[in-house]
Amino acid sequence: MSRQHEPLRYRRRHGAAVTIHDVAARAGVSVATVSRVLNGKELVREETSRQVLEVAKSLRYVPNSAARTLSIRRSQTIGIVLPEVHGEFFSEVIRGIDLAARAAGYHILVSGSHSDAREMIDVLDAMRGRVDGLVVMAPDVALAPLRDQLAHKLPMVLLNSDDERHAAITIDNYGGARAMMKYLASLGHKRIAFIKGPEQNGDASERLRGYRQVMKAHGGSSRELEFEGDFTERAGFDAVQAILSLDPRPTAIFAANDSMAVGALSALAAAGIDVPRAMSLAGFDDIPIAHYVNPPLTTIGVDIAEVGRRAFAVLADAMQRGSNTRREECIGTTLVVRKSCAVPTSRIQKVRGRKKGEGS
Amino acid sequence: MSRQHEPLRYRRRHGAAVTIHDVAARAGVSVATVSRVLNGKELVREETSRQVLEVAKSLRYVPNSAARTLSIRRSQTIGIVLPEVHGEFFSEVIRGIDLAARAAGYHILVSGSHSDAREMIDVLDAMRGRVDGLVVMAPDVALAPLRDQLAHKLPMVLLNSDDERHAAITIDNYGGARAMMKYLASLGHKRIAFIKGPEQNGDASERLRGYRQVMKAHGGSSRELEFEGDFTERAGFDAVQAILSLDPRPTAIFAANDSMAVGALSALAAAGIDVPRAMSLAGFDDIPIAHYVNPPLTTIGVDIAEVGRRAFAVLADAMQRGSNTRREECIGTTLVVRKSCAVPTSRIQKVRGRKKGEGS
DNA sequence: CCGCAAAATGTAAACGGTTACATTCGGGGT
DNA sequence: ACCCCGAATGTAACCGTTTACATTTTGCGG
Repeated sequence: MSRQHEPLRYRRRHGAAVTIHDVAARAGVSVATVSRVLNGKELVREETSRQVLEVAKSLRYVPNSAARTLSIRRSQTIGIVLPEVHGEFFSEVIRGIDLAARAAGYHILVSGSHSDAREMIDVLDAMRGRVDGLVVMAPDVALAPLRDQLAHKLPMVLLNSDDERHAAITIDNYGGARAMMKYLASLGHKRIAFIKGPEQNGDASERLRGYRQVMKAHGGSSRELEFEGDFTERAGFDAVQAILSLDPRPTAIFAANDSMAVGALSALAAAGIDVPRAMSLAGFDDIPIAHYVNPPLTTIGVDIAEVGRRAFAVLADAMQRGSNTRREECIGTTLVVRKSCAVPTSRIQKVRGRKKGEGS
Repeated sequence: MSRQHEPLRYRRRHGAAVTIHDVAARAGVSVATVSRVLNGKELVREETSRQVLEVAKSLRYVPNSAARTLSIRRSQTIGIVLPEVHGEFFSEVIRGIDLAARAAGYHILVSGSHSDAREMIDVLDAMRGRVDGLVVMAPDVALAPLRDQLAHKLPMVLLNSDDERHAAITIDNYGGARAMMKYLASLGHKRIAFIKGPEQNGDASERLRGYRQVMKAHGGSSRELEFEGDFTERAGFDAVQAILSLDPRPTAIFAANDSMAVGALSALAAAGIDVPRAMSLAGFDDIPIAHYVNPPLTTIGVDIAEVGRRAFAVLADAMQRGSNTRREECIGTTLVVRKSCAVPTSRIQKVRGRKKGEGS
């Protein structure tokens, strides 16, 4: 038996942090009382409470959260897992969640840069016991393996992915794309080229769907106006080359995201084509740069911080109920009109002509 | 005595996660052995080890990190505290730290948006017991109270702030500013206006120091070329109004950061002044937008992710030694030449004149 | 002054790991 | 057969809280 080493309990080692026992001893009460005072829920005599609080403050006592977590099986922390932690989008999402989470007394444990599913699962597992819930944004390919491998049944909300078993927050890509298309149509555009996003990307396919829906509604549903793209500037640049060689040249280009629109803009400038006079151009996302390019880009804005906020709200609800229910929330978009779209030239002439005729 | 409620130990409640005890029981060994196998440091018979591993895997056992943290008094997590989690800069820093941290098996606990010192201290306290070390970027005003209030002696590294008691990672603002000034001087500029940053901001004052140093070296050290600013676009815009009213008009403007340079650019464009022909313009930071404005901005680039990486490296060292020593690391900068600076017109004439003279 | 319920406080068993020390096991050496 | 030794494994204390239940105090009616 190991009874020969003297009990270390209550003996403060040098440099060690002050514990609830220290406070209890100094205040002349039991640890239970201290705990009760600090958590404030139970009945404690006014005077005892005051005294304990005083001692705690003078000792600069801060409860050890690992112990607390272990004991109550709640960490007051949520995990955020993203494929990347890079760029405006993710930073905004994190900010949105952070704000909401801190207001509710939660901390956030962030992990980014996960290329494959395996890595992602490792991170998720490593979060076990550290977090009470998860906000996950999985690259689409990683989602399927995730479902099965997940060891824990933690409350979880998905961003921009869909799933039958969890809550999801998505962006209204379809509605946004339609809104932009309707705007372009209202200006008088009929031949509108579309630069697509990556094949398997969910956002991309919804935006494409919106484009097609409006094109079809206006009678011009051919696929020859759709061009490949992968959300990079380069892709936008390249797509323009192909678009310009079309014979009845389109009067407008709608890129599935702003980065490609920016790339397209350079290509257009290089080809000496005036935007918006000779060609209208639209993007999607309203990244900060959209504001600065010349001309400023007309695009679809998404309140990204709101995505984060809502994600937390839904997660908070799931954590409270301790269950994961399928549920989808869709964040709306706004049409941001700047200077890159105008009435097509052919139309201007027509309109002028008619007016002249009417006037004379 | 509370001996009448039957011992719950080892009884699995529905839905509860599998613990080390479950693994031990199933593998027919003690918890100590399981722990040894999993942590791999001590001697365990090959066969026992294999068997434990097998059971652990089949049970999908994942150790509870709160328990582990409590026991070994290390969380394998570092805290990151920033004044904001907004924008390219912070997201890059986080990314840099995250990458380095994960490679070393650490998690990151992030907290942003702390306007005042009080709030910051609360967060820092709340991290007690959750993290093994801290990377802190404090708004300058908050730094002093921080020093005294800090209850814990956690290893900590400061970003862009200085302190006698902790390690700090700073950006070579002075060197960067000098490099830009020398570049402008080499183009032939003598009257160079400077748009300053916020008074108490450390980065800002170092940049100003670099500006002054070069101005003095070239003989023109008057303060009439320095203008107030606060790092916002608005400030850059406003400063230009004042600059343009100067009588011998400056031939170049050096803004203490890119945002102000961008603001200045709009003002210049509005005033019909051609950049760079009639006025050269330079910034500092190389934010992504710098690349997109027209003309693209010549600026000083900072490898921000590197700041994060180095911060982690220094912190890792401090955590290993368990001590906080003053130590400063400076991250270098690069001159990024784009299109917003050119030889001043007066000089072009002179040069042409001389060349003509020589030629004839 | 007693008895008793309610209120306040104390005791110690969890929470799920790690690890110092104890114990057992399995050969060699004599 | 016995002793000794190192390797492998087991036992239980400990990390710092929370909290069920036990115990003590308090206030009050009789």
